[in-house]
Amino acid sequence: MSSRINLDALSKFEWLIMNHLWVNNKASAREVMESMPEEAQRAYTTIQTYLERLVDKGYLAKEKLGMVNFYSTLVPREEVVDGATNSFIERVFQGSGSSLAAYLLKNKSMDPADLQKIRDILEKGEDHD
Amino acid sequence: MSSRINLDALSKFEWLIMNHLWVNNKASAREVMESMPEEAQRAYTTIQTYLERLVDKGYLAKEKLGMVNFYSTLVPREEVVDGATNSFIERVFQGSGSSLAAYLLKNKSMDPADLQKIRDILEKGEDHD
DNA sequence: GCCACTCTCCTACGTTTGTAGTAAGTTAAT
DNA sequence: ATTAACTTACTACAAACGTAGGAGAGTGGC
Repeated sequence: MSSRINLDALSKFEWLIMNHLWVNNKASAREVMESMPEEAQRAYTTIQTYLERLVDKGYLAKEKLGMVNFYSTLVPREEVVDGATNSFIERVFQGSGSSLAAYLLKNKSMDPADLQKIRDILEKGEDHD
Repeated sequence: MSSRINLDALSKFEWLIMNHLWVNNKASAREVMESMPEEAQRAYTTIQTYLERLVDKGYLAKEKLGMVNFYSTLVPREEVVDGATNSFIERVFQGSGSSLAAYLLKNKSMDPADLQKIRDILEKGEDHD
């Protein structure tokens, strides 16, 4: 547990940005902007604003190289995913992770490979990549 | 698909309220208020505000009996859970429901009964309670 | 030297969310 | 009738979120 600032919830757009940064660590606003999918195209300064807010929230570090700011993640993705998942389970599935798991298996169709992966996890109790 | 208004996302508190209404359909503001868990105690008028907003958003119907308003759900829980889950999977697990399922099985400990239920779903492909 | 770019920093503004106060009407009890 | 308790309808206000414009500084040509 790393008791950062708050690690509350990220908004949809913030997730888009963070997801990019977790993969391509250290990116400029322009790079982030260009990585955004079609439906998420926004003004350059809008991206800047999101980035700044993520810095304020403690999710990103900002480093100026020359005249340009580069951003990189400060919080590991796993940690944020975990927090978000717990919070989601709490509100939507009354705190029962197994309900969510059951729900997914029943309602979200998965291809055989995925199903096999899941069976493996169940059998080996804990491991695989 | 019932193309209601928007069925976007509910906030944490809105979920608490809706969860109560989905179980105890038709409840007054006071009843909803009293059903809130310790940490979610709020002023009576705060509950009223949430309820009104949920009516505006199309999630609840309001019916006045005598002097008191009673609220009841307009959207089935499954539908909202589904929307919220899809949206969550989209942002956090890049659209892969199976990733989320795998994540849950690996990281959220479940008791044997839950695990068995999940195995059953996997085996029978679709059924159980 | 000046122009066109491109950045950063700062400001702004509408909407949604969280939270609640207040005025005015209803009712039960005295 | 008066009042205490409760309700609704309306208003409010701060923080967060979504979105972006403008001013001013650095730089690469020409």
